Amino acid sequence: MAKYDSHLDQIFAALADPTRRAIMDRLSRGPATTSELAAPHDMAMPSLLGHLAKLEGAGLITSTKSGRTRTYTRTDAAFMPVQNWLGQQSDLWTRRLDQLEDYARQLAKDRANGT
Amino acid sequence: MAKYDSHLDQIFAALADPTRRAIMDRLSRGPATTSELAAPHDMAMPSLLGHLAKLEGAGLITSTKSGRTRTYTRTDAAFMPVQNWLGQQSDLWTRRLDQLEDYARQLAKDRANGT
DNA sequence: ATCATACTTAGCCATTTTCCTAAGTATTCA
DNA sequence: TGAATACTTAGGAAAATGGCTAAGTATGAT
Repeated sequence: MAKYDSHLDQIFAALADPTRRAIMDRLSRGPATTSELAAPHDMAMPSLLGHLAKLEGAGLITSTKSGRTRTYTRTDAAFMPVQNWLGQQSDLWTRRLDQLEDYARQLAKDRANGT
Repeated sequence: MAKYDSHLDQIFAALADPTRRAIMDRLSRGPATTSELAAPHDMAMPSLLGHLAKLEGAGLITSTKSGRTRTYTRTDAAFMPVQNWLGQQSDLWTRRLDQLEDYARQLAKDRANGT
């Protein structure tokens, strides 16, 4: 039933799990091996491997094997499809910029008032 | 086995389905009744209702019933949790601004060189 | 050559998801 | 009142998901 944007399906599904978000979290601070990624999670290796496979399938991470260890890296611009969808949805970028602008304006006003 | 059901889990899971994203799409252009939302989808009513329930459960939409029709509306700032998570993940905003800056710098350089 | 390490593969099981049909409730219309 | 409309509820089948154990493969260390 994946009508046409199955890539978005995969990305959102991949991110819908706390273990997998924790892995993305870890990888956003640099590459790591399978064991390093597994360590914080009280989970059998094959289970964790399944999560890694899902993230890789969604294009959020990539891996290369060197010797007997496999190293995972966050894909560049991994979340762009999500950002784009969110942008189309609600013009969130604009909205957020507007909010920043409002906030800056308020700060300026406060400073002028010496508050 | 959802360890602890976070709001983000629900939101991402809700968005991992094309039918539900299409519904969000429709609602981003204004409120609609159950039937109006169902119309474009070749799907039995109970199935579509399930999707709506999931979106509502994730806090992305709300509904009110008047007479025998129920009207759905997009929640304000529905995607903020997602946007926040993405921001923490990779400082995407910063990164995107940096890219823009790099691009602008390159343009300026090219212009200086008359290329 | 042997053994430990670091994954991998295979297969099973419980739960959740996503769809369905059939039947029920509440409003509105004639 | 009776019929049509607009959901709702109940329940069930097929497939996907997320976990496990057990056993296998490739590489590095001794």
